[in-house]
Amino acid sequence: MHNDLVFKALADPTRRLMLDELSERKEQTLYELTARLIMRHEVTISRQALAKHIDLLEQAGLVGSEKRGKYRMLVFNDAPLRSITDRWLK
Amino acid sequence: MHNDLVFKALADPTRRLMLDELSERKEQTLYELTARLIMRHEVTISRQALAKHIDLLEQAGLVGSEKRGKYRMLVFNDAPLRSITDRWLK
DNA sequence: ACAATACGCAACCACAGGGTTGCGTGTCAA
DNA sequence: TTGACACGCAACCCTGTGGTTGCGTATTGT
Repeated sequence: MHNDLVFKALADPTRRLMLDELSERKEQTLYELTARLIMRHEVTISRQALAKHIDLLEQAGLVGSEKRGKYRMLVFNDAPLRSITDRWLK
Repeated sequence: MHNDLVFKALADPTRRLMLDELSERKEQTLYELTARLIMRHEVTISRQALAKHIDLLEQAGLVGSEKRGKYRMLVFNDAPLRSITDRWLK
């Protein structure tokens, strides 16, 4: 099942918070995201930990990332989310 | 976040299979479900393991259970699933 | 040129979680 | 009444994973 990664990605509360932030802004650097999470959501975790979460979100197809100079640009993608629960709803 | 349990419940492929089976039949005993999973999906895991999964699904509100004599009746509930991804889709 | 910045990578740690085995118990049919 | 049956409970094991620290590196402004 290829959306196994999506369900796994959604299982962690920190990653869901990250998606909240990412879905509100079309484009954002990892640095910005990290700052916002700490400021607005009192997330007290290291940058490296957040980077790992982003990797998982990217593998799940929920986030696209592109290296732009010094920064890593992040783009939210809701496609894997659409109709993911349809198999149980009729 | 109270739907944390829902996301956690959906993170495991075996539990998603169980939901597949449960959503197709309104009512079912744990025994029936176990049998079906082994027959139709080649799930080779113990009864106790499946019972643990059911407990988690129940805590998430995705399954209701009622002891009826010797059997444990299971009822699927799709309510926690509805619009669970809405926060990221607009 | 140089130092601060934004990030990648790797090793390590603690614990949650999926699985098992073993045993006990209430229920029901013969 | 007795034995098979459907299930609950608990201890245990091993792996996955979320977190950390430490270090290296390309990029950038001054």
